[in-house]
Amino acid sequence: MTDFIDVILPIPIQKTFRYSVTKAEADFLQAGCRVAVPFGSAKIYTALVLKIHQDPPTLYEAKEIHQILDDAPIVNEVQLQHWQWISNYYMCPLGDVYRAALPSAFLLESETIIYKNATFTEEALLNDDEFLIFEALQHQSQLTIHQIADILGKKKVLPIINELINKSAVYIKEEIYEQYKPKLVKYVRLHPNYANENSLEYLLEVVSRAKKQREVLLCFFQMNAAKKPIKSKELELQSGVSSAIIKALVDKNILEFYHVQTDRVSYQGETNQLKEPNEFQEKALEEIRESFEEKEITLLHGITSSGKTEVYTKLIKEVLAQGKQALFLLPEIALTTQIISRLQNYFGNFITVFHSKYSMNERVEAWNNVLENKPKAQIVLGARSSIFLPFSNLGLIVVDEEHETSYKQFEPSPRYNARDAAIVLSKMHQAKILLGSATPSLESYFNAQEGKYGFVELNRRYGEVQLPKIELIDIKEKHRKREMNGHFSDRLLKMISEALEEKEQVILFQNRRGFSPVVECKTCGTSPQCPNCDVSLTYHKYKHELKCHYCNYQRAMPNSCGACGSAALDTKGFGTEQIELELKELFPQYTIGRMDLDTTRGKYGYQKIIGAFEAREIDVLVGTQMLSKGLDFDNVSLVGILNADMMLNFPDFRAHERAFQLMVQVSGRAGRSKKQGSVAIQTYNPYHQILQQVSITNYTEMYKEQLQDRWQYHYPPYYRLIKITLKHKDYQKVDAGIIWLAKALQNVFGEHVLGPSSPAVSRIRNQYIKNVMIKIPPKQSLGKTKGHVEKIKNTFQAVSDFRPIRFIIDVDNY
DNA sequence: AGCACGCCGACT
DNA sequence: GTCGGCGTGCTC
Repeated sequence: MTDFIDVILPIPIQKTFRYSVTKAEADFLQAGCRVAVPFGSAKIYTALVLKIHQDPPTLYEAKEIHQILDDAPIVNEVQLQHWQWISNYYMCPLGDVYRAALPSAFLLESETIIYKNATFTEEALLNDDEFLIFEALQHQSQLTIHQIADILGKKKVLPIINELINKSAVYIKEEIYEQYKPKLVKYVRLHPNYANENSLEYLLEVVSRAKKQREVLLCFFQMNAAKKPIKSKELELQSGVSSAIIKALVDKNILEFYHVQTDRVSYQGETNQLKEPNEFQEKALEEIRESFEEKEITLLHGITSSGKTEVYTKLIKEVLAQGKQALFLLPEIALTTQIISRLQNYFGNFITVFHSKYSMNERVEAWNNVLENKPKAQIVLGARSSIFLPFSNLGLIVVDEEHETSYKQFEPSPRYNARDAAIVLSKMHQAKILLGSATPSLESYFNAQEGKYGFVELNRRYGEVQLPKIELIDIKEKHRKREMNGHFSDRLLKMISEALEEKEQVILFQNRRGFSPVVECKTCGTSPQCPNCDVSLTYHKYKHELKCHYCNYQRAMPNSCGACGSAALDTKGFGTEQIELELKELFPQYTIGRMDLDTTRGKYGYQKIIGAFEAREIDVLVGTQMLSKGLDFDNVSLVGILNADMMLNFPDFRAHERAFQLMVQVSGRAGRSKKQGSVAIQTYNPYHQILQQVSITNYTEMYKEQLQDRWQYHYPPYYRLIKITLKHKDYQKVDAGIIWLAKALQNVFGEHVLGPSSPAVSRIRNQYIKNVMIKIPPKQSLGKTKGHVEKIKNTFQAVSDFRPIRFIIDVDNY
């Protein structure tokens, strides 16, 4: 009698698959275990067991599984439920969630390996290509499909391999590799023969003629006195000999090696006492505790520099004391050494860090530590993907910088928002969740106002530092009066000089990288465009290159116009690079640094620049929005925003909210220690509402006004949004598709369909892009709406002309 | 998603 | 003539 299992596969198919297992396998397996299964003609995938049962499939013959990969579940029931929620809510296949959730090392895929058949001799039977492969196999015992394609310089190699198999010249095997390699540390100890302590003299006698070996032994006994395990590396260092000498002693059976599996990441530093909260933090804590009595979700609105981290740490400590786990979510860019080391300082080895710059092996270790509920996994500090870790016993989730858009994943599917998914996760664990921000998102603030979330405010800066003084500078006026020097007004320059003279540091913000976003011919007015995307190329001066910021296309800056040959090329607009250059000319005696995507490449990119700025090796730091995320510099007294208008004129219903958040966050970098800092905002339009609100950091005012707009124009938090994007390399196809789609949607949702529309950049990497948006009124059922959308999608894809169009659904696309 | 199968244009 | 392009259908 055979049993059956239903599994998820890491492929975007909205289906589970059923395989047959033996009775013994069924008894052994549990939901959440991985099994390797054959899929399609040859592939082997890593599937995840959902259910074990006795129902044979009726319409097909279930295949047998290939192999069991785990002897205990690596995914728990709560996670499976949570994945299911993500899949339903964000309208994506469960397989996508599965793929996103597990560290890639857990998702083994098979690779076809070709071997030579040793008994084959009739080489005459082979044609040229076949012989080439056979030849290659004489030198190399095995080949992959890729290698064969390389050898032959062809793309279609499978028919050739099949023919070789037919002629019994080769055979193939599907190999799966365990990708995770535990890190083993080599230790040395005395060989058991000499375990008795008095053997020192005897041993020294044995090696009396080998001077180096003697030294090593002496050193070893010295170290051994401490009764601690001795690392081979350590012994090497202490005795100052090469590893060969130690090896020699091992060969003589005097010492022996042994290995211990260790974690790649562990905290070595000291742990310190928690900073005592001040009275305001204490009060906020008390209010949060009270709020948690009746509400699972609480929003903490704490102005910049009010010491939210201390509040979080205190709460985390309490949860730990109850024997529960805590998850601390941060936006990716805020996960710098600054905050990590601060928390490690408090919690020492109770913290596991998890973010995208971690290697595959480091992630597997983090996963296993959480799965086994190890002491060091009691607190997880991580970016959005850490909501997928196998928590079994969550007591608290903290979402810091709750408003951050980087919590939303846009590409690839699942297009989830980690803040919202965390709220659902906390419910499933019956845990509490604290959302924190100095500039909460409108949705969260709204939920708090409506009483759906608890609400606590912290509006005193730590150590009574005053909020920075914010000054709006009208550059239209300054231009008229000829008081501009490049992109700097005389006022801003004066402020910079003053700060620098006081030996204070300055941050300048310009939300655009490169030198200038447009190069224009003065004669004919054309500007170089990206060949793959619908954007003009950005000029990067330091490399003398034109670059596309969407597809990374780059080419040398031409000397003359490509259209008319005129040599009069002009640059329009400006980015961080240009500001950096202008500054270097204006302030030659100071060091200018730049922080943007171009200067922070690589694993330690940020660290280097932030470190240099902290060490005050850089006087002025120019950067993009990266600067606004959770960085604390105590010597910055001035923050300058070079052009606020760009952010305000963005065509998005959240542009104003975003601009407010960004500017307030950037401003918050100023004056974090004793002295009051200042902020200068250059703009063509100083009377803009948002700028007025920023200038007095009036969140409530901004909130009220924006909420009004949202109500009037039917946007969140009142209405919900689902965005559908179509992509294809043929413009006609996308256009026809989107028109059909918009009609179909209008038939069901009427006026609540927005579009079709083209995005600001309507072609990226040679794919044309079109959008439609569905607005869901407050009382309309989300489930039913999604059902309709799903149905329309299926009908759409049944039209053969539309099938090749990529169909992307983004729920809550903001 | 990957892969086979089948149909079509364009090269040695 | 075959190679490689891509549309179609299917995967337990």
